[in-house]
Amino acid sequence: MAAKRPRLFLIDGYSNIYRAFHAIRELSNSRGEPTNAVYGFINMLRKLLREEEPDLIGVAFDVSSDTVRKQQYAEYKANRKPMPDDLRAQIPWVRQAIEAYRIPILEMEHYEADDVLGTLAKKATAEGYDVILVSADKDLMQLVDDHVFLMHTGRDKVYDTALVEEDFGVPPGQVVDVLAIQGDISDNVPGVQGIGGKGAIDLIRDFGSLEELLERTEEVEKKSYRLRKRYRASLEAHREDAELSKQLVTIHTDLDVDFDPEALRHDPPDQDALIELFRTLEFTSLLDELDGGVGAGAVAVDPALAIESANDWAAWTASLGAEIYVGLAGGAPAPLGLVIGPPEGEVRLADFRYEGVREATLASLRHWLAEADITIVGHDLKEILRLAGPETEVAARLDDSMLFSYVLRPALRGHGLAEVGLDRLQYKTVTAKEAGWEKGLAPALGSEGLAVYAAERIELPRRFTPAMRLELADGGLEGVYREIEEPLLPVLMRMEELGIALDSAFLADMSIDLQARLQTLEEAIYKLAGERFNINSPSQLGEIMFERLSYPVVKRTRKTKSYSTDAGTLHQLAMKGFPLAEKLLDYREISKLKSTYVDALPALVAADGRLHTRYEQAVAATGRLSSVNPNLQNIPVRSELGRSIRKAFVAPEGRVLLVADYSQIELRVLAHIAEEPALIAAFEAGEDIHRATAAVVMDVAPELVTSKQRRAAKVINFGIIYGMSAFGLSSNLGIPRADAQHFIDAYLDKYAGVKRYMDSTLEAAEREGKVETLYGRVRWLPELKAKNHAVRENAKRVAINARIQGTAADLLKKAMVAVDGRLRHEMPEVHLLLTVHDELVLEVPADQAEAAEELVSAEMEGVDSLRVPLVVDAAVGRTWFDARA
DNA sequence: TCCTCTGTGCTG
DNA sequence: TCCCAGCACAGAGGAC
Repeated sequence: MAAKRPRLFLIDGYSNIYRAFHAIRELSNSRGEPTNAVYGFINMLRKLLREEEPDLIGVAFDVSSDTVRKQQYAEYKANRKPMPDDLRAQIPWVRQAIEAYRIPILEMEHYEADDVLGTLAKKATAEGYDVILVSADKDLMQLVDDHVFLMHTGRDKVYDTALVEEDFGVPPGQVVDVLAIQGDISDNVPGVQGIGGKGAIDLIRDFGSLEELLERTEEVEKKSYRLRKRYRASLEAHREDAELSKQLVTIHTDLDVDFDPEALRHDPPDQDALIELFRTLEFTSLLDELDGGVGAGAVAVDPALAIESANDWAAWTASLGAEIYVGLAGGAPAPLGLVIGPPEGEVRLADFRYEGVREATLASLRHWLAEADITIVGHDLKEILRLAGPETEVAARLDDSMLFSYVLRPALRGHGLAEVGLDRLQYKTVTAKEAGWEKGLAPALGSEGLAVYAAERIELPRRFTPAMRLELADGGLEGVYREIEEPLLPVLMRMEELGIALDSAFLADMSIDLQARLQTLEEAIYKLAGERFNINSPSQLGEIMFERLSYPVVKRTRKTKSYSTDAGTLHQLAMKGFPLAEKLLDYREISKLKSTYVDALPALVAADGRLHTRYEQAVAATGRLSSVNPNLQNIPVRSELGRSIRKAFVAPEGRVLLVADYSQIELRVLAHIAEEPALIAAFEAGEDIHRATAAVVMDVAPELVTSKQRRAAKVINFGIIYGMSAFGLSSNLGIPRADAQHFIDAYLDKYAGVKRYMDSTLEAAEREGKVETLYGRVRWLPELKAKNHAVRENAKRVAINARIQGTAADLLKKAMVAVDGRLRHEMPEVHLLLTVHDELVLEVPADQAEAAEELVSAEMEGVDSLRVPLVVDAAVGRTWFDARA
């Protein structure tokens, strides 16, 4: 075999910058400056340096738009849209980054980067190098040969001649001929009008080259192309365009550029320059790595060892210290094993498929969890606790890197191991499929894929947990984690495991009833429409109403501008006397209830006859919990029919459900934070808060407030919490905008504390780039500095809302911990089942209902002492429907 | 057959 | 220019 040739990597600068800009949706530093393109570019560079270890490397840029091609053909690239401002602003940073990495920049007056790349590639291969072009531009495929390759950064693909032919349709030598015919709209390369990419490939495959094709156009008609007549005519009419196009798309390989290996050598990065740049850009994860500390370089994953006997297991666990990293190998329904390791060194997989390993492992796990001086570290520890079982006593410290990430950056897209690995280490985890999980089948014992998957569960938390602990301390977020999220972990696990009993027979009866009603409505709708169609399809429905029946168009949908058919629209049409709209409203309501609840819920009942939702503790950016599979936080309550679904949520024989909810928690939080005397007084007096608001704002005696006025005040009260504008208020109340503005002005005039709260919250948010809840939970808001007005205004509303909603969420979480703690000691037969943002649902032995109600109310109301009393309404019933105050 | 996007609607 | 925070459904259309 021939000696391995040294490798030169030539990076197409702008191609990669554009790709990064479009691939990464939004990213900005706290000053609101966009940083997505430079982030993507830097990661591309890092990955390349790390994985490929190039011998030589350079980045090529176009110098100016006054190129040789432009001189040849003035229209060249005349169609190009100017670079977006958000991208242009990042170019200097990209150059700084390249310089800091000490990678040479290649530029040549009047020629494009492609030509510089082409010339250097040719010269370097002649000197014995292999050349890898790094670009997302398929035009560069023409340069590929035995020693020149094209690396498509986004697709993780390296093209050789065979792959070019496979993907593009012709070998590299004929790429320019195809491009010449095809043309390029964005570069204004004319090509041959009337022939597209597919036709161009067919023609070149048959004729070999553009010249040959133009020579023998008459033969085109004899071949079996679908459009052979048109092709011949097009070719003859656009002969000159084709020839010009070929010149334009052909990359020059004969520039006066020297290939100087010395000049293309890269030195070790300039650490100081990188630190400064990353600080400016606020790439904290990259900064962490520079210290040479955690996460420096690639994440090397040691193959995990399977445990083959319980004896071996005992010896291994005995060697572990006070800090134990754990991870789950595979998830539901039955995990395949547990991965365990110390903070450094050997990681092992306890593979439950071996005899006795599961029992031995769980015994150790329960033992560790019971020890107060042990710290269990891992990602998504709720799943580890679940494995240990609902009876497990948790005394150990729980350092959950998923929750660390959530507390530090709550608005991140997701906090799973894959997302956090990518966010903090730019590490891409293996997929379950890559690890060997196929169609529910577990990977083979001791397989390589399984080893990598298992090791990642610990190796990644090992890399990012220490940095997160520091960040938590620096950011003053330890309290939120230690006092709220950590103690909540086992509480949530037990709630999920216990579930709530569902009366499936009740729902089955209801389903039959609803089905009959739907059938009747369907027939009526078809009759009114004059034809049968899919009522559930908004597009078909829109066509029927607004085209066939010519109903007036009320509004259009946001994204696709199609006819809107939502409930608001249907209501308006119904009021104007269109009978179909009325029927559709009924149909929609019943159809929604049936598909989402009545039919869906029984299918999710477990073998124990109960519904087990999962509470997501790291999803909602405000600090709230969310509920999935099924979502038990959106069970209908507002409509009569919908509310009856709650009759299916029951307590078993001899037990009852206890429902306790905070009264007006968010307005009380507002009153407290804003220190608003008028609101505080109303709450202290136990008044109806919306009525009181109406009286104050509209200047009437409380007892004279009409129901209409009260309703308006209620909308304003909620609007304040949401940071609502006069526009939103007017559309919500159906009143003119000036009147809405008048209401808001009057409100803020009478409630001056609320006005001060809004102003000071925004002022601090803009200054610090974040808002905080009463208990220190943060929400970062870089969008407050966005150039786009709508984005900025939205961020302001988020800022106002996050403090209130977030504080309310903190209160409920604290209350859950307190309630659960007391119940476990004092009333062990009473259990928390559900939580719905301001409400707790518990299951209680019937004879303990009164005592439980007292305990729960007391703990909830006493969770903190605010400037207003916290009031809890509690009630007991056999079903969730019955348990209302 | 699967996946993603869109419109819609349920909750606090 | 339609107000905060979520989740899930059905349809539609494209990728495989």
